[in-house]
Amino acid sequence: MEKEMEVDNFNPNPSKAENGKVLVVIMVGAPGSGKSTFCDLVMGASSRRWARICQDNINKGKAGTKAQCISTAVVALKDKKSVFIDRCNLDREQRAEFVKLGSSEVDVHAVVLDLPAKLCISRFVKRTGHEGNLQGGRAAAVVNRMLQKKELPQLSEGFSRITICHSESEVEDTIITYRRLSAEDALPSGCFGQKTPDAKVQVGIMKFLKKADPPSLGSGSSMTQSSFSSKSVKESQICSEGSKPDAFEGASNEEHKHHLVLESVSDAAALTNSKEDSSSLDISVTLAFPSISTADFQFDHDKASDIILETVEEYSSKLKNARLVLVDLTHKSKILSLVKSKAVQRNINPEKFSTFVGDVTCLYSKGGLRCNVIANAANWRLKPGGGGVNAAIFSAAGPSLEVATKKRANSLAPGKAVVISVPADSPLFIREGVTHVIHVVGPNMNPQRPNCLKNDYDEGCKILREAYSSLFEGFASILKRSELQDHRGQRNENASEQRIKREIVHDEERSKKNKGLEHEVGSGINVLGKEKEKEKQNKSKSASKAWSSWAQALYNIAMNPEKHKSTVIDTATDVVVLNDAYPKAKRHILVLARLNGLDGVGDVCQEHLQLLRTMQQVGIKWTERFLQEDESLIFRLGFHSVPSMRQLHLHVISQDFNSQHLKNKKHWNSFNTEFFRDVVDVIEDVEKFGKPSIQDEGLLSKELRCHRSFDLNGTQSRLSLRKSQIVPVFLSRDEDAFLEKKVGVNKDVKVIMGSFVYNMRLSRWNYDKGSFRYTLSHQWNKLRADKVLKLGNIIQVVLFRLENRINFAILGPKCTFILFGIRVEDYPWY
DNA sequence: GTTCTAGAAC
DNA sequence: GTTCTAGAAC
Repeated sequence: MEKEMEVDNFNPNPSKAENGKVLVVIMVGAPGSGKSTFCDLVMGASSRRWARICQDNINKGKAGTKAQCISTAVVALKDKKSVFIDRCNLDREQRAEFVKLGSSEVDVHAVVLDLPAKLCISRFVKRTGHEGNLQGGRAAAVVNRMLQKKELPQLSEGFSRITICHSESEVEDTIITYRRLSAEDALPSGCFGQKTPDAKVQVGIMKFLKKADPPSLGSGSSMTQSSFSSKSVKESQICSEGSKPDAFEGASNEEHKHHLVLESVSDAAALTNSKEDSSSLDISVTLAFPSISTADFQFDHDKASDIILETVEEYSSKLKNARLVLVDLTHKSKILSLVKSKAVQRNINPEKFSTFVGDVTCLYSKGGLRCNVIANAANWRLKPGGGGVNAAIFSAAGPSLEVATKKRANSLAPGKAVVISVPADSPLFIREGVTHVIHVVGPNMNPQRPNCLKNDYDEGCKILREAYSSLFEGFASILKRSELQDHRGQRNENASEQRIKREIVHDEERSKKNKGLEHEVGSGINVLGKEKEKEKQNKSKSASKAWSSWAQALYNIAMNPEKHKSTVIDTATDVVVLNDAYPKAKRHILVLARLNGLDGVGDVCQEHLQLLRTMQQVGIKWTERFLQEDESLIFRLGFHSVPSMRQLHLHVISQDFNSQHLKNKKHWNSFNTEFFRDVVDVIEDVEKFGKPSIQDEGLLSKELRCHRSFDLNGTQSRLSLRKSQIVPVFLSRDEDAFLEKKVGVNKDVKVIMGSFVYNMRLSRWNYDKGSFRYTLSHQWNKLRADKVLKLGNIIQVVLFRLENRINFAILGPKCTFILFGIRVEDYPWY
């Protein structure tokens, strides 16, 4: 169907083309962004002679090389044809050789299809007959991975014109632009990429962004028409600047990503504001916030709207380069219209404050509004769920926000706010460009919810005012620290974690359960300070022997093994071995260090290296013994980051986790998150850095996650599958009901993992506190998944959610396939 | 009503 | 470390 090179000769008089310049149009976009469609649509109605050069099929219909693309392009250009370079071209290096095709007769353009990743993924997956033939999860992985490499083209690379499309309507506009380009026409040079005014962009926000000419659009239906008129094309494309500053040249991908985020805001400011802003920082930052307390907490709207405007007025003078946007979901929003009309009455500067209708979790991807910071109407526990904005934000942000939040605070009182740096892996950051979430808790007037003020509006108004003040103070603190610039260089996980720790907390409330380890309040405690404090605390803990009596049991055994002959199974000079009193798996023993004063892995340093190696060797010796009895077992050897019991002890535990003593989330997570530090890693850390890295207890309350699942990249977790391996799977009640009904227990199923199918037996063997654990015992034969899928016996595909992962169950007359392990946020249709 | 979590006691 | 319980969340 697709030819090596597609040429359309719509122009009956090709000689005309020789008068104008030919073009090399380099398409830039992820798989599924619509590059080929773009080319087809332009070529299908253009009077110019075009060639589409597509690496996917350049080699006699098969994927070819970059060199083949270039030589084909050279031939086409000699023939005075303009060419589309239809490949991803996401980074500068990929584009460089095609840019070189430019000359005095050949202009080089870039067309960037910068559409939401979700859209690309879903198109990519739905595309039939694509060479890669990728499964959903793999497609998501591929697209996401490629997008991470994205570097926006710059004029300095050698382009005479760059057009960036952020939405489908912008793509349509650009198609029209290129369609209308006859052989003798030329398009203006420059970088074009400001948001197109389409129906999704509201008039209010266009004014807010100081866009001179807000489109007079009706409801959605008129959008297509207006955006298809050539007039709107020209008007909508606003040249941002002739050339980009070179500050980002050679910068990392992360920097580029961030550059993108900032760009549109500063461009928007530059549009009409250049005089005022030229002297100040040209970074404008936007905070989007929902109305606090007026939804579920039933706070009076009239009173709330006054408070919003009062605090906005108060802070807008303090927030120099920043904008505030009140967001609500619908045009019908009472609070939004109240605030809107009162803002006009109060003559509030619309450049500083505006209202916006949209979902606060996808302001950029769906509403075209770039917001660096969003506020969350949180609950006092700072937990996901509960519905409304809170549920939406946590869900959109993915689990990492919850972890990051947990690290900062366990609870928040009404009227207070806490600033959280959005982790770099969160879709909120990647997709929406949101760098911070500020949780804020407002007063509650709803008797169905905790801390109800029972209509006490004196107190209520006070707290609501305080809540907005805390929110704006938090926002101000972000601005003050130039945090946004910080992000450019530091967007890796460690840095973001460190930043989280550095950030200001506004009267954050710490739970007391942290054993006094983390009682710092207020702001400005840096990482070092905190670590030192922690160290000190740990030391004082050991020095003052602050361990409870029950926590001393292992210490007592280590000091006097001869007194505990019934429990000790092995003794050496440096170590003692015993069965764990509450084994969490078929085999679970402890290798105890006998050295006095070495309480936990946090106390380990270089001088203990030999001891660690001894502990490891003894552990391995025991696993070998266990394996002789049961070769299906798999072991991990490691330490709990924060042990409950005194005296360094190495867990040697089989990975079946088949035990009546494994009863709760903490148990599971203590062995199946980073909280569990493998002894090999601990030794390596000590060798390299002098001490091991320790993880936070916050990991223990993370959601349950199957330790056998595959990660996004399709790579298997660290342990390989072995014969008859047991795979625990955690299911909610609904999912359990689903499996019970659709599959049944003690049934043989085929489970797809990565690209392989495993025959497994599904059996339910334990239940506790809402979690059902199934085992999938692996039967040691695997088939290529694509082959099995071609058998044609699939009659139904069911999606179900398992913890934070999306799973397929493909139900056929003779078999059931279950594919698990696609992260919710990466799954385009869920 | 059921489920989940934090906190206290041991 | 475990067990128990109250109270909040759902």
